Order: sequence, then structure tokens, then C-alpha cells
Amino acid sequence: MSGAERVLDVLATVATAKEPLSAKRVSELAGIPLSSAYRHLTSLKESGFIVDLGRDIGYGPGPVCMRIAQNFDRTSHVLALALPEMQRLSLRTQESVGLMKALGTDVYCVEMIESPLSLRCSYSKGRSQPLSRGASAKALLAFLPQSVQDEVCDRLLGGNPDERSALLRELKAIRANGYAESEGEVDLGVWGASAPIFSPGERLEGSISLMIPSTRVGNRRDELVQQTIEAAKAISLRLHQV
Amino acid sequence: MSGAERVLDVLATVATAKEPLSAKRVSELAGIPLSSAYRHLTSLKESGFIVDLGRDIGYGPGPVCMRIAQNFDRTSHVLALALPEMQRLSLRTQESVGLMKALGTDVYCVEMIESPLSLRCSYSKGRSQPLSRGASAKALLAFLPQSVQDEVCDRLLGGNPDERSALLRELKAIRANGYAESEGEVDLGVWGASAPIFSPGERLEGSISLMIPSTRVGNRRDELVQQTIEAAKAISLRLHQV
DNA sequence: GTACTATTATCAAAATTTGGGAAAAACAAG
DNA sequence: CTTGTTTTTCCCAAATTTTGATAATAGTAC
Repeated sequence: MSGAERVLDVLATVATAKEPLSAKRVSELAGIPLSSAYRHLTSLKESGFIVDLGRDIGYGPGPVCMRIAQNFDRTSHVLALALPEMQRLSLRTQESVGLMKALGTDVYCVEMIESPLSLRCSYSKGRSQPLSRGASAKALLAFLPQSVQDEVCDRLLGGNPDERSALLRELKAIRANGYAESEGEVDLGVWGASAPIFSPGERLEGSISLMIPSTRVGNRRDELVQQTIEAAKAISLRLHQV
Repeated sequence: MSGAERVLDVLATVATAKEPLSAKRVSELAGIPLSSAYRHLTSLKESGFIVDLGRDIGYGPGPVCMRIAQNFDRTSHVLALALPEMQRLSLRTQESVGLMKALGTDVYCVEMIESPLSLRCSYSKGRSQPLSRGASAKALLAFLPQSVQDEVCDRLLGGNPDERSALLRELKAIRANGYAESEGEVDLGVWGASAPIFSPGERLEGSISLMIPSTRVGNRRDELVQQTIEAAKAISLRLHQV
């Protein structure tokens, strides 16, 4: 629809590739003529987004990408503060704990401490899920601006009005309770609890999620929820103290 | 010279900002009209590079940026393997140890373990230096393709033929010895030793650098160099085992 | 409602991208 | 040094896009 931002395509291609890419390979992957590929690669090189690693090697992420990565670690500033609490929660519960972050209409798993006990789960470090299903998603969505909630309803629920109002009601409850809970919404037989993390200024930074096979929850439910909330609150507190 | 790739400017602006930026602020920072800023932001949003955090908040890094960051952590895959060895080296020597990476014509400090003892040094995590001066730079440059070496000579040495041949001779020695050593080239009164790290296929991944005030080197020199080389070799070995 | 800010739409001139193919440069091997 | 191969730059006119001032619209707070 919009004017083909092909430079961005090329950038994404090179900067997310597992290894340096030759100009020829870029032109194939991005589906553009070789001469155009060269032109774009030159642009990206000049603005520092990518780097020419030399003949027979190819192009790779450049200094600007490093700055972006480094900046993304504002998340990892949160991560640094979150890790000890995640460890503690995982130790107390003997279960898997994740640090989640909302990005657009997705939830991203920034970090994950895997329980020694088995768990078949769609989340792992770096993986993402739609923002509409599961405790982790809803714990975030509930505190996101209306506009995002609307977008999620439209894009992921297909705008179904019943589902929409049900979700909004649920989100309201989550705001009131301060946590979200789900069972089998993302993975069959997996129970989850998640609580939001806020930085100063009430900005939502992410959420802490506990993920457990439903069979292992039993009468620990209240305790697990409580401990998850405590962990999230402790992280928020640390964020406020810095 | 080239057609102004302003989308890239906008991307760099948003993706490296410490906090979400409003469209207005982007137009100011990038020095472009507001209407153009909106157009570019929309493009970037549609390709997933940035995300609209909602009214009154602004635009921030998006999913693609996260992928880029995550991918850059192929470096941090190296980092994960390097950290223990860095710790060990820092402990043995009681000095500061850095993990360096070459990017274009610069050396970047990916990670830095600071010695408890004082050291005034231009390197710290995330900072960069030109690829032409200092042990860290030369330990990398020596194993980089000719084209990069040429570029460094032209860009940073101004093409002076004497300096050029001196540098090339020095690089040859470094290749032969397997390490680089310098004194006062980057910071006055700071001595450094650096050895390259290779991944399978002899690809240069980075280097390990030891940085010490010259006054603290004394007769430890040989030992320090040896230990630095050992650390770098140990990391390369780990990389080959994975 | 009004006042205000944020965002999208419009549109014709101006600038830039596009891509196929030629030419040149870089490099390896004989 | 010469040849063969690959990589990279150059060229240029047609086609497409970008540009940005301004106007219209949407959303919010009072």
C-alpha cells in the first residue's frame, strides 16, 4: 500500500540474519534486483546501520544496531532488578518464571527461568505471543492504553462484540485485583498467573509470570498468586528506588 | 550526497531514545516537518520497527528492534561463554578486563569487568574507539580483511604512507605473535594487552583486553600477556565446543 | 459547548528511486 | 603478468515517491 520502504526490508534482512549476508544473497532474500540491493546496502552502511565485513564475508549489523540493542537493554535495566526476584519466586515455588514485555499487539518473553520440573510451554526467552490470550498477555493489556486494547480486539478477536466486551470486563477485573490468571489459554494444561511491573510515573514496564502444569497447582493456587504479586511489587519498588 | 534517507534518521532517533518520543519531538530532533515525521513514523510502525505506545506517550522501539537486539546477542552468546573467563582473568590479575568487538572502523566494548583498583580509561561498556590505536584495536584489525585495514589507514591515518606501512608491519607481527600490546596509545599512562577470539571457521568474533595503569605493570608484563592470551584461547575453545 | 492538541488527508511540484546492462575493480590462480 | 571469475560501481531516462504547507478531522480536558 504505502510506498515500498524497501530500505527497511533490507535492513531487517541484514540485521536479523544469523550470519553476514552477501549483496547477492540480500537481493535474493529481499526479492529485489542486485543493483538496487547494492544501493540500499550503501545507504544503510553510510548511516551506520550495517557494516561491510569485507569481500567474501558480507554485510552485518552495524554500530547503530548496537546502540539500538544497548538501548533495548533499558529493558535489561529492568531485567537486572528483576532477576533476583525471579530467582526467588522460582525457588519458592519450584516453578518456571518469566519476565514479559508488551510490544505492539504482542507479549514478548524477555527472560525466563525454567523450572527443573517439566513444562511444555509456548513461552521461552525471546519468543512472543499475541496480546489477547493468557495471563501474561492480559496482565499487560489491562494496563495498556485504550487504543492498544482496541487494536487487540480488532486484530486478534476479529472485532467480535461479545468476545470484546467479555475481554474488557475481564481486564477491568484484572486492574482491580492487580493480577491475571488463566488456565489452558495459551498451552493446554498450563496454568499461569501474572502481575504487572510499573516504573516511576506509573509506566507499565512489563509483567512477571508464573507458569505451571495445571496438575501441579492444586491447593497452592492462592499462595502462588500471592507470591507472584509480591515479586512484581518488589521489582516495581526497586525501580522506584533507583 | 546520497538521497536523504530520512526514514533511517527517524528510526535511529526513536530506537535509540531513552524514552518514548512524541511525533512532534521526533520532528524536532530529526529536523524535519511534522507532517513528514508522521509519514515516516507510520512507515516504521507498519514494518514493525517502532511501536505507537499510545496518545500522550509516544513512539518506542518495536518488535523488529527487539529481534535486532536479540540477534546482536549472538555477540552475547559469545559474551555468555566469555564472562567466566573474563572473571577469571580479572581475578588472577586484579585488573580490568574488556570484551571487544570490531564494527566498521571502530572497536566496541561489549562488556567490561572493572578492576577494584582505579583506572582512568576511555573504554567502558558500550563505548567505542577508532580501530587504529591501542592494543584492543590492533588485536582485532590484524585479523580483519585487507579492505578494512585499508579503510582504517585511509580514514583514520589520513593515508600517510609512512604511518601506513608502520601499522601494516605492526599488524603482521601481531598475527605472528597472537596478541597486541600497547602503552599510552588510547589513554596516557595506560598499558594494554589484547588477544583475538575466533569462532569456528576462523571468523574473528572479538578480543579480550587487559587494561592497566602502566605503573602497575612492572615485571608482571610477560605473565599478564600470557594470561590474556590464555583467556582468549579458552573462549575460542568454548566457542568451538558448542 | 469551547479550546486545545494530536493525527490524518490533500495535492502538485520537485526530487528520488528504479533496474537492466555496461564497465570497472578486486581478487585468485596459472 | 595474464586470464578467468566474482564483486561492485556506474549510467540514465522513465516511473514512482517524497515533500511539506495547509486544511480537515479526531480525541481530550475543562
